[in-house]
Amino acid sequence: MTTIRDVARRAGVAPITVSRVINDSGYVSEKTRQRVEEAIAELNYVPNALSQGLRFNKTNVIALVLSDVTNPFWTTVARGTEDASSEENYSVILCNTDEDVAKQDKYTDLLLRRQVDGFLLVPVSNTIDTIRFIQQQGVSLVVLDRQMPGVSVDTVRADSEGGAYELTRYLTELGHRDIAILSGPEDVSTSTQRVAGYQRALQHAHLEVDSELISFGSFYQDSGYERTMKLLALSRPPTAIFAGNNFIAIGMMKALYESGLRIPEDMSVVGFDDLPPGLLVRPFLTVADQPAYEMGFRATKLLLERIANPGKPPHQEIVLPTRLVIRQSCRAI
Amino acid sequence: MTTIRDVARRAGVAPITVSRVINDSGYVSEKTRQRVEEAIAELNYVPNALSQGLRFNKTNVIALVLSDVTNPFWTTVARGTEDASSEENYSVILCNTDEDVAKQDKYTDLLLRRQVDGFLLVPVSNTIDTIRFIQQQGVSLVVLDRQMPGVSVDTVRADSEGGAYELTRYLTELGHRDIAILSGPEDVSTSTQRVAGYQRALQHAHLEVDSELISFGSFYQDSGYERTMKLLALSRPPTAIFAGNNFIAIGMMKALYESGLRIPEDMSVVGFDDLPPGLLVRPFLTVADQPAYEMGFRATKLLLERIANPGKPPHQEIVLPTRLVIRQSCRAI
DNA sequence: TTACCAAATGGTATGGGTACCATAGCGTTT
DNA sequence: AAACGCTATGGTACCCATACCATTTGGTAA
Repeated sequence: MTTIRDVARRAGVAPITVSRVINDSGYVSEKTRQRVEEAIAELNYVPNALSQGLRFNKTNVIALVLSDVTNPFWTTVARGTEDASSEENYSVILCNTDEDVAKQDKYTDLLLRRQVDGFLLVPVSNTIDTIRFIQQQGVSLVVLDRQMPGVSVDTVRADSEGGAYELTRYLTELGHRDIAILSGPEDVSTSTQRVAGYQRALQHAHLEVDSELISFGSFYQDSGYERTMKLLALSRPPTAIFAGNNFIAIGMMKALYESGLRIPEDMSVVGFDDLPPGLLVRPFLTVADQPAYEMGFRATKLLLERIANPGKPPHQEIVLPTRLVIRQSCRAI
Repeated sequence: MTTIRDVARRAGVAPITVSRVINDSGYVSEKTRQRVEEAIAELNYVPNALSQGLRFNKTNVIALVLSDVTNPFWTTVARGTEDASSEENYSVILCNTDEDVAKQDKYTDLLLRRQVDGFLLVPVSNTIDTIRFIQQQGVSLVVLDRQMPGVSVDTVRADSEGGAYELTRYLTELGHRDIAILSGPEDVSTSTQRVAGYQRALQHAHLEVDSELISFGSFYQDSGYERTMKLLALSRPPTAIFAGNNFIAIGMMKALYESGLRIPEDMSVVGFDDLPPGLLVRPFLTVADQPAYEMGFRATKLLLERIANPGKPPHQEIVLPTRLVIRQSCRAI
């Protein structure tokens, strides 16, 4: 490998002078600068960011720890993160936890060793300890998507309660009285907040909350499929179903399709999270769209700001509004 | 920050002894080991991977440079990469080039500085120089998805020619004689190879190749949409269309839908790349499915092997077969 | 008892780059 | 001519962990 010393020897100067040229700091005469730059070009010298990182105590690397990039929602968040960080010459290390505490722990340790300058974390449920540990190590941290009660931490998330309220309100105004919700895991804030918004809308419409119509489960398709089948088997099935995320919505629609029920003629449906616009020929599902790209982008900008100014103003919680996108998946009753 | 010296002081030993405990190397008495481990726990010591990397000349980080994670094909590749590398305690830095040479150059430089142990690269078209530069810096490299003539380099890709042949063959056997292909950019190997497979199938069926039915363009939806519209405006439009990738297929289907043409009654269509199974309620498009996850996984394993054994056996080219998935988007003629 | 060896531990240099301080040349001010 | 300050450059120590060599202790073989 070519080092700064090789370049220095070739240019006939001291290593520190090469360093000055590279970083454009301090005094270097035009003649020397040229000689050094020639030497750099001739030797194809590439500065070693490890030793710079060691010296400066700064790596310009941040970690993005989320459940699964395969979900287009997270993909989009990841893209926002990448764009925001590359603007400031930061690199992103991507890690998938699959909602598994062990994986999250493993990655946290690995990333701390790597001296990442900051964490963007979508915490696995009930892992406040991880957050505390990162904070205690003095590494900047922004929590994404989920609210973590019990710790003071910067957070960027979407307004699950509000979005769910709007969606449900839309259904009640169409005349629906029996509305089911297929939410996510009970220990994830986004799940409970979506149920809370749903309940508030029902109350607003003076409808009773029927616990049979509320369910929690995983955020994956199978769960949407199975729970929809159960709903259809009820003595009095709902006239509308609210899917707690995009995957649940897919499972739900599959179940309806297989049961021979048409949307919206036989069942009105709405969902949280849009599916990526590129992927459907004809999007028809009415949804509360979360600004995924913006979420990634803003969380990253906030993180980089925290890294740049480690002085501790109070932690922020940025709640981004969702957007009600009305399409053709609901009918009036 | 807590360093190995702090731990050593606390445990009353020399730093090197702590190092031995951490890495489980050399002789350490049971008593000392315990004292050191206690000190580590008490101080929440986390070893600094930067200095280890500097010392060992190894970072356990690889780079994944692709065009855009937002495309589900690449998302899946990325997931394969992440899984394969985390198995061996490697981390992945993800970069999107958007097929832009300047971005690729910028990232290459940045990643070389960061002393990544290897590159997984989906090269922007006509950028052999980038590949040469990385190789010349002595960093392991595996090219993904695309064939780069003119350099000797490890490559993992899918069999575009073969997949295109199968798809086209399927259409000719259904009786189609006027088959159009909407390929990707002319300077990307996957595009030309798909056209080549298409042509071979036509020749096999003793059909003439009509250059009016062959087009190159971007891999994005708009391009698929526009070129489909042009095809429909021909005096003698095709009876079947072959979309060169998943996004082109979406654009194509949108154009057909807006033109009031039904699939497969009025137009038979096939595509390269499947859409992620999770994202469609009812997949109906007949496709040549590329093993995206496996591609990422195997390319990563190959890269890690190269990193572990820098001895240079001849470069490999691994060509993964595509899988013809027949659904309901074509009719016999 | 001496010689020798394994076990246990530590001192110092090293990896690549830079902060800090030192030095020297040269022009300007008084 | 002395004093000062700016420009230009270099020496040394340090960031953190570890390779290498050295040293000490205790035990076993001759």
